[in-house]
Amino acid sequence: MADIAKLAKVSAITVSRALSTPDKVSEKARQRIANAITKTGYVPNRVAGSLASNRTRIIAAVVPTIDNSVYGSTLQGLSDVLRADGYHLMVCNSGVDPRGEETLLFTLLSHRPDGMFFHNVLHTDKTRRLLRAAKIPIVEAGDLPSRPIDMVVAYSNFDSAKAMTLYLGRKGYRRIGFVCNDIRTNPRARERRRGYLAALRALNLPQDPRIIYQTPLGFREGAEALSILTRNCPDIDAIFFSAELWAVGALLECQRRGWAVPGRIAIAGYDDHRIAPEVEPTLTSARVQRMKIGQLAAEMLLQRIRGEHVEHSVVDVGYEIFEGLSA
Amino acid sequence: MADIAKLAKVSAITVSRALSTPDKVSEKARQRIANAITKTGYVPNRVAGSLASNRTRIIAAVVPTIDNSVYGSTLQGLSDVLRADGYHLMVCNSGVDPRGEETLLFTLLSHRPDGMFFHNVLHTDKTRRLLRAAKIPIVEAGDLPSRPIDMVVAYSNFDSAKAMTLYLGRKGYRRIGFVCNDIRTNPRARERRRGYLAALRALNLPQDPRIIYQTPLGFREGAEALSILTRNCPDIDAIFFSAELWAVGALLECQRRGWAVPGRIAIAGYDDHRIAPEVEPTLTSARVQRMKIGQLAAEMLLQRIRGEHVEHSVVDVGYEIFEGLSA
DNA sequence: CTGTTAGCGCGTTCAC
DNA sequence: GTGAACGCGCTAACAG
Repeated sequence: MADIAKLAKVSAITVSRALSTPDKVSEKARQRIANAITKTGYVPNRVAGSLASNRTRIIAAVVPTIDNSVYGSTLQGLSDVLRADGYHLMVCNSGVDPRGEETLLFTLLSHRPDGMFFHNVLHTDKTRRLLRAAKIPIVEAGDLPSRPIDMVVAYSNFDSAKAMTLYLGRKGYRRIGFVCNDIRTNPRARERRRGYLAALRALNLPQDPRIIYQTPLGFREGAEALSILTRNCPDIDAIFFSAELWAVGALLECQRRGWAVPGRIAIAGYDDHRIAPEVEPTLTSARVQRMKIGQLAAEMLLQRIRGEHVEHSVVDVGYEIFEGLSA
Repeated sequence: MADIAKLAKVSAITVSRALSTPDKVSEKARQRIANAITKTGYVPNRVAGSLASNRTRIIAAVVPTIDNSVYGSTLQGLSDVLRADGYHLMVCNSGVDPRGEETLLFTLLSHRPDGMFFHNVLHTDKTRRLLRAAKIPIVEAGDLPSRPIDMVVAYSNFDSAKAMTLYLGRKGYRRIGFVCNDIRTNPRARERRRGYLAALRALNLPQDPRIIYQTPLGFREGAEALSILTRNCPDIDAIFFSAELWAVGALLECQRRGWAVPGRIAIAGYDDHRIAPEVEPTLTSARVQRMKIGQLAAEMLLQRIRGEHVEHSVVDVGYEIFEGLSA
């Protein structure tokens, strides 16, 4: 930078200003500086800048896995909005080990991000303490946490699952099955199951363990769940699959069996990002706008970084019950 | 850090060593330092460390889009290997605008990453100059570039597409259609199309523009392509979709129509990450190990950062023709 | 609009 | 095994 300053016959600070706040530098100086920069191929050193200004222009994001289009959409939303403001995304997956999360967070914070995003309802107490001490804006997503650390952009897994189940009840289905992830390890599955059960109570329907099923994510698993639930309880008339893949897998299985959907059995899903819109019949499902979660989170982080007041620090992006033809 | 030093009754430099090279510090000092750190909740400042040591422990990765499970897998592979060595990933999508890439690169380099990964065959001359001047290890992926900047971990889009087409020819198909991305903006699509055409020549089959089709990625687009190609040329007996989504979309469309696959028409794909394994019939496709690309790239970057010699700086991870039941 | 001064919090280098 | 001095490249704060 000293070189640039010398070449442009100004001081270092003027070069600095020309780069970050160009309108505070005279036209001519800016011109000479720009020339010097292109001539020398100078690339500013943001590490030094960050140390001096105490701002890195980095946002750290922690998602369960990077390799999953649901989180991919959210990351894309984050990245798009952040980049427009000159911020970049440092991405990590949390994995399953909760001890790992603390070490991870420690090294992440050592990079002094200006803000953080978590697609997790966290967190050990130590994690919470670290985050509080960091004094940076934080957005949690994934569910509406009971005890938010800071800001939240989420949707209610409970409400959406309850609404989907109520919808099935209103449509006249009386034996409604439910499929979700392992509730011991997946808090979102837990919430969706709670929503399902609450709806059953509201509908005055009995809760039947033979048609409540936990299984890993996958098409095949959806087809299997369909087999098992219909065998366990032959008069089952609807199944709410709390993820897109299962629902589509089950639909395909129905096609193979020649079962009419919803004639023989009604099928409802959760999320319909990529595959659901393409199947026949169109999937009735609880939709969540994943990319919007990322965009909103980024906007809120940027507002807080700029020192602006954030009107609503807990945002519910909600859900939509898409009324397809499958239920 | 000064606080820690005072608390542990050592100098700052000893604290620094205890953190980065613990074996160069006496057991007792290390113990006192560790205590002081947990007591105060100190988190080291890697920004300052980076400025002093000229190493950030950041790797920057540029992929076409984050929101795509294919690149997601590669990013996951990168992230996994890097994190084991204390490195983190800064992720960007390049978008379509080539001018945008230069600005992006400029700001990325200003963060002084210790290495870079591109899932692109790049690059304007200015881009190449910037990268060369940065003097950091670089891995390109996505295709085997004719003029590598530095290291490469890739697969040949040409070879794999040619092999897939030849496989279809060997299976007896004679009117083989082809679907790819816009060849003006997507170099990988260009290469795959070249491979397809080369195979047709080798098979002595005519090249028929009515059954070569470009379309954006998506299930629906795959179904549409199936409609269009079969309408354009009713005796078409196979289609090679050069991406998973199209192939699966077309399979689903065949199911809707009650067409036997491969009885009425054979279908082949490219990649089969998430969806293809679940469809019926199993998808014949050209498989590329996306996660491995990320892992290898990370290992090569780390080796070079450590100053080690990298045996093979251009690695071809190859492809596999998976012989499913759809063709 | 521009410049001067004084750090930011570490790691390198060299000495002990 | 430990420490002192110095500087990494930039920007905040203040002055002009």
